[in-house]
Amino acid sequence: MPRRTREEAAATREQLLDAAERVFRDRGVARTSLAEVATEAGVTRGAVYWHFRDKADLVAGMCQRAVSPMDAMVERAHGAAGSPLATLRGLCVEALVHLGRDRRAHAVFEILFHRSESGGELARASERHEDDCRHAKARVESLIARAVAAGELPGDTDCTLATHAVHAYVTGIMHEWTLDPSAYDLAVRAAALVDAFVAGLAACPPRRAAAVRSGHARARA
Amino acid sequence: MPRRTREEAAATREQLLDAAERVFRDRGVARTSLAEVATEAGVTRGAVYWHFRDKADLVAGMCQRAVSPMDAMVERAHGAAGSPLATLRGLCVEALVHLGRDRRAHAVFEILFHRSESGGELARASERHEDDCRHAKARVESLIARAVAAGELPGDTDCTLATHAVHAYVTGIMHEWTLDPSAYDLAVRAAALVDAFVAGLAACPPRRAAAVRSGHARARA
DNA sequence: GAAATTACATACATTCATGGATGTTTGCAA
DNA sequence: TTGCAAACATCCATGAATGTATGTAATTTC
Repeated sequence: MPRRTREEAAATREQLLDAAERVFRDRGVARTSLAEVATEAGVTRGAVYWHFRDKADLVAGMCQRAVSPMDAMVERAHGAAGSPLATLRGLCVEALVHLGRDRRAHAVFEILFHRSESGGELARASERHEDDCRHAKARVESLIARAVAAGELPGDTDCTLATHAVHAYVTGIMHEWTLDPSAYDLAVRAAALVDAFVAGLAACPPRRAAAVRSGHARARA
Repeated sequence: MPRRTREEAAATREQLLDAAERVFRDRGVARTSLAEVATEAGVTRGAVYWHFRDKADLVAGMCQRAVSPMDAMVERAHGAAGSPLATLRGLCVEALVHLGRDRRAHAVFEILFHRSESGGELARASERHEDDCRHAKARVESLIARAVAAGELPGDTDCTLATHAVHAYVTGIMHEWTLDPSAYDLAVRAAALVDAFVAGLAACPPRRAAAVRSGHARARA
């Protein structure tokens, strides 16, 4: 079948991304050839190499299509007014609920966490993903700083480390839940999971190292 | 060089595992051939195939050598007397400190998280690893249940979900820290990170699904 | 309505990892 | 001392994946 119309070409591109999600999730990125992706999509390798430069480009396209909704969440949270801590809580819950409900997000995050390796040929895709993560973390740190300024968190909260903690927790939940989605219903339990952590943040957050003007005894042994 | 003595053979086995750690971390598991591992270790592929059945067996050996100290921590914590919650806290901190200090643990966890994909040829290794994880989670759930029994956590705490939360948090910290170890000193900050979460667990843990009719008042401890 | 280009399919050359077979010393036991 | 097997090294055949080059029909564009 040579030369379809523009819309048909866009459709085959989507089919290729859909096929990539299925095959990569089932067999892993490195272990599956582009020929398998093509046959799964009902086309030949020619179509793959027409739409994507190589496997890394295909993976990048797959990621972008799945991650963009989450990026939008982060941006909305960053622009939101009201309690920063409540906004942060809502953002975390929203992201986890989305992962628990959206089939595409589920597949792609499973691939990113468990069925692919960064570096090597996927360097471009993984670096782009890490850039997105850094951007999201900067937004989260801004939220936490605003929470400190609003008195929702202690004044000597270490905002950077708290950001790492939040990100690690949400990422860890995604990482582990995609490993066994049958363990619990993520969309239902997301709020409870996030609330436990936010309560801990508010009650006992990591503090900035007060090494400067402390007359206190050092915590060393 | 044929036929070394027993101890020399054991030494080359260790050299192979060391080389695997370096090469897999630098280039990823799937993208590196066993020939690269061999030359990195100063031997040929013959030695690799003598000591290990295939790449999956090599990875499994590498994992076992690095994970066994953490397994020992879990077992010690499981057998410990005293406050269950304090024991859990100590276990999490100890594991993170170990990751932050031990070079081998650092390399292998970086490989497991970011430089390998489960399934496929590494099915045996990854299944074994997941078995270990399940075992560790069972130990943690036992600790949390004891904390509930001791009154350190609310009576209607959902122990299973709390276990998932603890595991997700610790795993998430490992996952993210290995991505950028220069972000902070894990061994120094581990206690603060864990304390924030344990405080949240104690203050606002996930509760067992109250399975009540809607419109009813919230349950409490 | 021709020309130019798109959207693929097909064929091909090259590279490269794998695993098994085989060779070759040497440590160790009888 | 012989004999066997351990501990590798070397060689080879196979297959598979990649990227490119080319073919081709339909579709825009002018």
